[in-house]
Amino acid sequence: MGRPSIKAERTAEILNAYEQCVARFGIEGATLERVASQAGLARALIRHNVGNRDALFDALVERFFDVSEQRVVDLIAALPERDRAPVLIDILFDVRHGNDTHVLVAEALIAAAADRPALAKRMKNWIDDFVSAIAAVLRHSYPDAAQGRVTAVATGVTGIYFNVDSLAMLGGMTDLRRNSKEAALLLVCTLED
Amino acid sequence: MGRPSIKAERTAEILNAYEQCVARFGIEGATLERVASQAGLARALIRHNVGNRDALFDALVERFFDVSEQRVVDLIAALPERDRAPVLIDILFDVRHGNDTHVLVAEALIAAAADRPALAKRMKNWIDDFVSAIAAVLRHSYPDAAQGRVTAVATGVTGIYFNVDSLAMLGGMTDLRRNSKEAALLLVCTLED
DNA sequence: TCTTTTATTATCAAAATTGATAATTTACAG
DNA sequence: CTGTAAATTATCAATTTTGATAATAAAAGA
Repeated sequence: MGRPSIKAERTAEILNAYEQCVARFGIEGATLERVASQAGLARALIRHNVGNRDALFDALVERFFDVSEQRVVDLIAALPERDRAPVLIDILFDVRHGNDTHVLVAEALIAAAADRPALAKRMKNWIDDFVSAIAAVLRHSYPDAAQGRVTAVATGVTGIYFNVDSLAMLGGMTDLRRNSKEAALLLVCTLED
Repeated sequence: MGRPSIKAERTAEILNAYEQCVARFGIEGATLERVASQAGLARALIRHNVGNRDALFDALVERFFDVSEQRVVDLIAALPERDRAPVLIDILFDVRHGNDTHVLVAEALIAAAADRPALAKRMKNWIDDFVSAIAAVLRHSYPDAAQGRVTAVATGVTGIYFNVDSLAMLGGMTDLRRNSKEAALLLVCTLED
């Protein structure tokens, strides 16, 4: 009985708006006013649905890791049985990821980790896990390649990918994206020898 | 006559502190209070030496481009006559650049460029110029390589380098730095064919 | 010492941000 | 229609941040 709750949807909307603000203004610059404005909601609704500033931050962090884990799972699942490496690069440097704030949020969290040791450890693991996932895909395509080289290539591909997403906010970065993708492919091809 | 002015030194100190805060908190999160605290000066001295918030931002932007240009000049000047490419990678991924905030400031400026079209254009040019400088070095070492491939490799090296500096704030990223450097070298070696 | 110029400090008001609570409206069940 | 639980709105005080000006202290030269 009573009015149906929409807390789940509202929370998602608020966290989406918060992510946009974090990507644009950073953690400390993402004020509740800006988040409310971005979400098109009254500021009091942020408190009603999520809580205060710290609660909002904590919710963002938890959702970030959940979403990140799911994205990696989906990414791997989208790969074919054969020729996984080039398809991986296709997906990573697809223009559809153009407006994606995930990497920007990650960088904001890394900055905020400066005085949050526990978060710093989680972000380090997050990077390691991502590189490891890329490395696993590469190992599948190049089972004879040396481990050290696979790790290096996976790190390089990850770096190029993160960088593209970092700079994507500028807009009109099609050349950079194309050249980055070509570089990633060249790097992967060094595992063929 | 009169008390000697130290505005130049104070301005440099303030901009240094501002850069640290921008790298950690972003443009909007770098409050005058934080900058003053970081600089160990009274907030009023920021106003006295540089001006208000907008003036501080403008001063940072101008110094950023000046320093950036000089750094590229110094980087090129530090290269030997032969084997420039590997030395370039050595310098780019040297651990001494560990506490360098230059790339972090660049990313903060890119974020702030979202509602500053003129700055967005300058940042795009900044990226292009950096990639072009790397490409020029690579062309010197590999004069027979195809232009498109040189551009791609230069873009990739730049991306890997930017990424390392982005994540360096986490600390203890020696593995990432080493693997990134190895990846950059592998990528450069694809120009040998 | 006196004057001049600048650095530094001391305050103040305005604006922005946050945390919190009360009042009101809305949607559904019975 | 009525009760109820939740959404939404309306306010308020406390804190932070900013912009600005006045007052004071310090360092040089004459």
